[in-house]
Amino acid sequence: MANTDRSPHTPGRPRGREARYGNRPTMKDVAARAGVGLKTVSRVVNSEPGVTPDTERRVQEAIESLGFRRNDSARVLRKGRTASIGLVLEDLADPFYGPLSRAVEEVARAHGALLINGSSAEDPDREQELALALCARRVDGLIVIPAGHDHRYLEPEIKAGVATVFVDRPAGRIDADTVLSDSFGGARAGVAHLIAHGHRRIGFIGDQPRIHTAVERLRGYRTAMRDAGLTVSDDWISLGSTAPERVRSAVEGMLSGPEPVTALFAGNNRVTVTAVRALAGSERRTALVGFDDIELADLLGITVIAQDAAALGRTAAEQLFRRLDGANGEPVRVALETVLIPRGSGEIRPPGGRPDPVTPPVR
Amino acid sequence: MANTDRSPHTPGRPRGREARYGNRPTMKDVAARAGVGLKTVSRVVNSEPGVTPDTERRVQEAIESLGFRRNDSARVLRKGRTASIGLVLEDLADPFYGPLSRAVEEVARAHGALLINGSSAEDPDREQELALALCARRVDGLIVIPAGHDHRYLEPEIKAGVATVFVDRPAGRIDADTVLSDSFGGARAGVAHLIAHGHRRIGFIGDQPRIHTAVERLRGYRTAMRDAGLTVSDDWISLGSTAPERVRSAVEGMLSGPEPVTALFAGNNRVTVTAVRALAGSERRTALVGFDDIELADLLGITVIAQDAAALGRTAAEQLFRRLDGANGEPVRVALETVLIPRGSGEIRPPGGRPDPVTPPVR
DNA sequence: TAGAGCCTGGACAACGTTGTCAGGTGGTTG
DNA sequence: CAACCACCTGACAACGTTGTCCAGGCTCTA
Repeated sequence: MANTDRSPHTPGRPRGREARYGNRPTMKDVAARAGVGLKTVSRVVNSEPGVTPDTERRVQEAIESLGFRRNDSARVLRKGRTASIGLVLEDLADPFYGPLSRAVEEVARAHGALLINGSSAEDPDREQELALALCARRVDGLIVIPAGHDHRYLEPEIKAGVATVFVDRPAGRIDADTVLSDSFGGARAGVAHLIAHGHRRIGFIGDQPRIHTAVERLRGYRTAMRDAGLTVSDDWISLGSTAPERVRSAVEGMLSGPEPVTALFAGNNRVTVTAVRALAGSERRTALVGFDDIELADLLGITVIAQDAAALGRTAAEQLFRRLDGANGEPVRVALETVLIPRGSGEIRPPGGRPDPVTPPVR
Repeated sequence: MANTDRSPHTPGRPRGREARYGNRPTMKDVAARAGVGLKTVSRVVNSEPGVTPDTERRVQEAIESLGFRRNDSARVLRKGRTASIGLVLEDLADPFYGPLSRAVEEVARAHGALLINGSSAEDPDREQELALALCARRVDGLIVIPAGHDHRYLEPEIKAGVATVFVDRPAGRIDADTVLSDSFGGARAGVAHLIAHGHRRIGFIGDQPRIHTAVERLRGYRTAMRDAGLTVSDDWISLGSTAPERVRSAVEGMLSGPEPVTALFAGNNRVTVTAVRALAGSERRTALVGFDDIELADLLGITVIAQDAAALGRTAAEQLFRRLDGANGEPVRVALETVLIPRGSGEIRPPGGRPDPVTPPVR
């Protein structure tokens, strides 16, 4: 009868090794096999000094024959850093976010960190759920493309040391590092470009008004129109979902009616694509400038306001790691320039319009 | 003189709380604050039964006032499952992989798991480094789009219980679940389509020959040509990098020379894009069919062999979770159908070619 | 040859959580 | 009134790793 003097609260029989990680060897197993102490294995695995070449060889052999791989979960628990960062974006399938995510990944890789992405699908609840799940995993930092407008839920996390950077849209109700494109300036320049080519009735089709960039771009549109002394009709403005049906009917609405527009400004890449399709079916040649560059837009001759998605991601990630490396100061706000790329569609003149005397301003 | 009876190996003074996770409260802190035991907090956090409403309320209050969030690293260590899966792909910025990744994410989400992606940049070493890093994080499963041809390095991991599925390209030297598109069949159908429209001299421009899909598509091309009784000249085939310069010069080479091709088959989306650009500058109308659909290809009238990237990702992820749910049996191999979408560029007839008597086969 | 110093290796606790078991309380039943 | 039961709560160990400290063997010097 062994084990008479068990401690008062003996746990049940320990679960067999087979229940965990499908029976993975641990450092203890490696140590036993190599005939050394546990800590020596740890030293070898982490390339720490103080191990004789001979011992190291024995340990390496044991590692290989057992197929050991360090359990980073345990390591994280002990060290307090996970070497991973989280990225919450809208939709990884959107060609705008792919390059952004990739740029973040490259910076993370340079800092030895892995990237966990999640798509919010433009749903604030899902954004919060994702961001908090990443915090529970103890990511070292968080890059968020906001879907919602209230990020106070992140305050405890930030206070607890999770570096946080917002990209593409500003944070709501908290003060934090932010990297944006100049939506306002870009849209203003694009609309001014159309005006310079003789257009007076210009339509604006944008994303939902709860999205910051949509509002900013609309503001750019209004400013350009006002600067040119043009009055804007409500019929020329349409904000809402970027679903193809919605955009298509908006385009058709603006082109019919008593006072049809002669040019369109598309608020983002989704809108541009659908607008181009809608216009392709029309016999009238309508001018178009779109926000965001699109692949093959060069061949289709679509004039765009290009923003650099990769630069957004890279800049945000660099700021994040600056914080992780100890930079603490006031929140930083960066706005990246946009570039107008004339390719033809934005240089179409209105019906009956005469050639313009001045060269259009191209930024 | 306190602490006379310290244990023999007294560790140094414990690091202050501030050094870890930036001073985060733990369940112990919550328990102290709520005046309950540690385990009771755990029960509340995990919604386990057996807690009085009153106790639960006290604990909840303590959680909120402290801003507590469960440390999933510790949880993982204890439970042995991370509820996360890894995806190793080539380049998240490629419009083919964005939707694939997103589809995987959606399936993971439905199973309560997070997704960690990494880009291999088509480098076998980097693929291995990434995959093993993910294994060290103890992801429950791994989806790999192989860059290399030898995946024996994953054997210990798979044996240890990491469910693994290969997508888009088969695994090398190991037997594992695989989800592919029918590259061979798709390419054969595309080339047959060109032949049916009267072409006899057809060029093939593909990716590097070490990539499985590139080879399969070339095989499809050769088979279609042979089936039609056509001899293929070496000058009509070009495999290599998808860098624009390389592809452009391949196109130019095939169109000049004594025996210029009258049609091109482009081996993937990157090649198609560059080929379209190159052909746009030529006055000759050259027929083109591309593998992979591209955004706006409809407007440009590009005939393609479309594969469904999202379906690839979804199918692979579903198979992965089937394994994680206990399915064990022989490795499964799935090949997804491709679809030929005629849009004009593939229906251009060769110079001097007469209308074809038979309807072209469209799959 | 003895003493000092260096190098290597190992024992132990701790990271924050969860599974197991035992103790306590209050109510019901025989 | 005693015995029992159901329910709630908490003590403890364990998950696999790393940081700290000590022990022992070795080399080098005086």
